[in-house]
Amino acid sequence: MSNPVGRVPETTSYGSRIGMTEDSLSILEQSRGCEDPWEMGETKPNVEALERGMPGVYLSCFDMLLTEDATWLVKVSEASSALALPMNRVEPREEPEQCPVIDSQEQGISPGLEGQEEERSLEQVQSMVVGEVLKDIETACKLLNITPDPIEWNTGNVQKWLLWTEHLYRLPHAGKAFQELTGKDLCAMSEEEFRQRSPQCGDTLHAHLDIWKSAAWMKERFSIGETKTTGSEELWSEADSSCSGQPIHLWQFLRELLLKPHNYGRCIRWLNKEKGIFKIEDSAHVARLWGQRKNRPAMNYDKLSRSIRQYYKKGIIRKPDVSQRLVYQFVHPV
DNA sequence: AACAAGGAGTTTT
DNA sequence: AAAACTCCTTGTT
Repeated sequence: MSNPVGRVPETTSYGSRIGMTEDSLSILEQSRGCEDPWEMGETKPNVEALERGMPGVYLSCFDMLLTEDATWLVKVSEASSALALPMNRVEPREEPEQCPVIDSQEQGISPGLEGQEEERSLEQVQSMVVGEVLKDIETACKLLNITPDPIEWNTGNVQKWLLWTEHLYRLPHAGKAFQELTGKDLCAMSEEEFRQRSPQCGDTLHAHLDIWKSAAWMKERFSIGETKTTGSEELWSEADSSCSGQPIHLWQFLRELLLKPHNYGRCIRWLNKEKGIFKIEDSAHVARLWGQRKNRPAMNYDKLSRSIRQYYKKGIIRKPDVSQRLVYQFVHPV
């Protein structure tokens, strides 16, 4: 009944959207319904567990981090649970929260709101896991002198990556089976094709390539999406209304969510950021978040949307020219 | 059933 | 007093 994540959208509409490959679409069906094994009491991810390759842990979490399209990972979670894969080998871990993405609404926590707390620690876990993965990839790229995006690899890069991955996870050598393949070729290959070339570890390699692919995808999406020239710091400070004394307004809150697609991309996202058009993907979830923020347990989308409608005549939010369900538009986009 | 648009009274800050 | 909250009616997708 009670699921630890607090939100497992049953919607099947994910995926028929933006840049999904056919492959990832085909995997989509299996993507939902993986349990979330984190214990929410903890604020830190259990790195040891990750390193020992606790089945399913790492990737089902990773899956939640991605906004919508990157469903390759789910497939991966099966593959990787089969053979315990260690993560984070590359360097000692001593960095608790360097990730700017984490969360910024720590100001107005009224005690007694476990749900809120829960939601936040989940975000932190998510952000940290993603941060770790991205960092590991970055490190590997530096060492190997290759780009993070597999699609750009030439045959030499592919061989380097193979060697690296084999070494990292103590796999038998399979480089030969993948000779003369470019990164592009590699990315186009199914898990089955991987297995054909390397029966022993094709699935593992395919799984790891998927991680790289999703990392590259996220990187690209988040960097063009919101970081124009800014690094990433004042992005939050400006957008974060938790530090500005007065009670937060609904439109501000919505903006906050929209600025953190890695945390909330599943329940609210931009359709057109320039025009300020956004879509609420999971109305119940957004309403719950709003209720938590305002300490209104009885909040629902019916009431939330009524408040949004009050913005119509105030000229803060309106319906877009072509009215669509659950789609609104900021009158003054930033 | 879920969303949309508003009216109208109440509550919170 | 402003801004939401709440409840409700009517109409649409």
